[in-house]
This record gives sequence, structure tokens and C-alpha cells, in this order.
Amino acid sequence: MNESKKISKKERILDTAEELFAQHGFDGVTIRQIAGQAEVDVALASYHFGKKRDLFDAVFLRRAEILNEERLEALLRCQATSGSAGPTVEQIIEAFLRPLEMEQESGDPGWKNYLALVAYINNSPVWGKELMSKHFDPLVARFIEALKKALPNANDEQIYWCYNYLSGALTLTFAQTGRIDKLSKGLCHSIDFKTAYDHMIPFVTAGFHRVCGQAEE
Amino acid sequence: MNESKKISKKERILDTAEELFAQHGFDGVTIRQIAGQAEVDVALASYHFGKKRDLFDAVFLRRAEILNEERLEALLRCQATSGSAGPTVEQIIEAFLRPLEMEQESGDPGWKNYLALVAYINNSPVWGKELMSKHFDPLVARFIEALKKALPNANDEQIYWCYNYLSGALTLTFAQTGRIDKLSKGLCHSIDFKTAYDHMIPFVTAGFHRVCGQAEE
DNA sequence: GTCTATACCGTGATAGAC
DNA sequence: GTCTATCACGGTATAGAC
Repeated sequence: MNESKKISKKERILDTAEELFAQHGFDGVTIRQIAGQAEVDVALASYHFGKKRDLFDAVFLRRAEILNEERLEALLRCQATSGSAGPTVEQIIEAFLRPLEMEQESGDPGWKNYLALVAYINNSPVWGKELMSKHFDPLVARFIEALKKALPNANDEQIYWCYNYLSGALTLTFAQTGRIDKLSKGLCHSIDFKTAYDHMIPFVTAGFHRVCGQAEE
Repeated sequence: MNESKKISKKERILDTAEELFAQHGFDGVTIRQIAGQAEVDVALASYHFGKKRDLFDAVFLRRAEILNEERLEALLRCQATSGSAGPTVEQIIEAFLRPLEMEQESGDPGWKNYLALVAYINNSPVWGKELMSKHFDPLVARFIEALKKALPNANDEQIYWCYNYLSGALTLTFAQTGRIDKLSKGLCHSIDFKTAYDHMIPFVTAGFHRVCGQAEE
């Protein structure tokens, strides 16, 4: 029937799970809450996804693949336009961050929820190592290779730590906690991703250059 | 009796709760797990602390107060030694970070657990705004005032966003997820806080200067 | 005042019938 | 695909021991 107009129940479960897991983490959400908010029967989630943990993985994977593709494209694009010297640090950071901004500003609220979930996972001692390493680090390794080329004086240890700072700055922004709104007395807004990235890119670029012993061109 | 030799059951509950909350978050831990690992009766936690949420708050508060004092002292100290021009950005960042390193390297594993818990809270949409704002932001506001003085060309919005990046970089380091160990193939270690701060300070300092339109001296 | 044993009652995940 | 039953577990209150 109206398969194009209505989103399927299966997808509604994913969307709702994404939203709730992002807010409260894996343990803070029950299957019943998800089913209730998605207006489906409790058992339907198990029917489609199996155990709660499998649903969690499905939520995480759905957009990880899309994001990896978009970021890879962005990296290849900036490598293609730069000469044999390769892209600058700033261009690489741009390629890493701008796909996120595009999705967050796309109007699909699912992306904001998803990236808040990534914030939760990235900072979790139990999930961070496992999920982030498995699903994002193969691509991150390509970005790091590009950074090494752009920073020939750096040693590897410096690059990895700088990536850690970038990752932390980025995911706290994902989390949309509203803390900056309060701290700045309403001057800044957690949901203002455009501004967040506009400042983050020069911030991180300068940090890489300083730590990795390279004057900015 | 041996009140000096043995730590009290009450403190054992706090220590264990700290460890488990840091690993799994508020919802990922049960009172029974805490009691079991602390080797006390289930009901003792409620007796001393009331509801689960109150125990969580007690864990959070215990070291927040100590940390605030130490950081304030460090700020005042660097303000006292600098002239009327006030401390540099790098000195302010040092004052903000070094007390953390001292506690993490102090040998008391409780501090490592506590700061991993702060990572969890800071990145949580439900706890971040409430707990961090209430208990840390009064002091953070003093650091930001000092930064404004050190960066007279900056506007407030830039400073707040830069603080956000600092906070994210810092708390991801707290989280000790072990992701960097894997990504760097064993070159870097999550628990190597000395190195983490040694690189973080110049990284963040350069970021502030770049975004806030100030050449580094 | 500190602590333990136990009981209560709601809720959760999941399997199996339909 | 849906409904329901099961059974374990969780937070918390209470009674009373030391």
C-alpha cells in the first residue's frame, strides 16, 4: 500500500531507539519505552532485531556506514584537488568535519540523535574501545595518514594524541548538553553546529601545527 | 578500634559506586552490584545515602569540592606571580589542567575512576547540563574571566566555544577508553596522563590564540 | 548510631502460543 | 506479525540485631 508515504514499523523502532539511546545510554532505556514511543508492540523489536544489544548495534551501524562513505569521499576529493604535496592540515580537518555539519543541518533529526549517541559511545569505557575502533578507526587511519604527510616533522605519538583531542572536542559538541548555553548566559547554543565547526576547524588546525612542530603557512 | 587502618563501610560504598558508575553510568549499575563488590549489605547504601540518585550525587560531590579548591589555588597562584598584565593563556590552561594530572598520578585509583565518571557526565545530555553547570561552572567562570584578560581581542562567543573544545578534549582523556591504544597500535596509552597533558596544553593554547585572534608571544 | 535479613512490588527481557 | 505468560531482577521499606 502506502509503502512510500509511511515509514515502516521497523524503521520507526530504529529511529526511536536512536533517540532514546542517545539521551539515556544503553542501560537507561527499556525495550518497552522504545516500543511505546514508536507505537508498536513490545515484541516487535525482538522480532526484527533480536536482543536489546543487537538493536543497539543496528542503530549504531545504520548511519556509521553512510558517514564513513561521505567522509571518505570528502578526503579523496580534497586529495584530488591538492597537488602532489597533498592537502593541508586545515583541508583534512575540513574533510573530516564538514560531512557531519551537513548531516546535522539536513533537517533529519535522526542525525542529531545519532551523533549524540556517538558522543556517549566515544566517552564510554565499555563501548568506546569496541565500537568506535571497529567501525570508525579504519577510516580514521586514512585521515591520520594524510595528516602525517601534511606534518612531516611530527612523530606519530604527537599525531595520535592530537587526534584524541580533536575527537573529544568533536564528540562533546555532538552531545548537545546545553551546558555552553548556560555557561555563556545564552550567548552560545549547543545546537548551533555551523558556528561550532567554524571555530573548531581553526582551533584544531592550530593545535596540530603547534604540537607537531610546524609553522602554519 | 582500628578506625585509622580500615576504611569505613560508608567509604567503601562510595569508592565502589564511583568505580562502577564510571564504568557503566548511572543506569548501568545496580545497588546490589555496588553492595556486593563493596562486601556490605544491600540496604546499607540506602541507610547511608538514601535513594540511588542521592548516592550518585554524593559520589560526584565528594571530589568536586577538592578539585575546585585545588584549581582555584592554582589560578590564584599564577595570577599572583604574573604582573598586572595577568597570566598568559598557557599559564591559565596549566592551572586548569595540572591539578588533574597530580590527582590522577597520586596513586589513589579513586581519582582515575572519578574523572572517568566526569567524562560520562559531561557528555550526557541529561546529566551534563545539570551537574557540571552547578558544581564546576562557578569556578570555570573565573578561568574564563582570566582568559578574557589574556585575550583582549577576543569576543565572548569565541572564548566560550574554545572552552567547549578544551572541555571535550579533556574529558575524553579522562574516559580512558583505550581507543588510542588500539588506534596507535600500542604507541600511546590512555592511562599515560603525563603525556596527555604535556601535549594537550600547547594544543589548546594554540587553538585559543588562533580562534581569538591573538598572535602567540 | 551502624548494620543485616528479608520481604514487597513493580518492571524488564524474552520465549512460545496464536 | 502480535499477544501473553513467565521468571528473574531491581529499588526500596521495614523490622530488628549488635
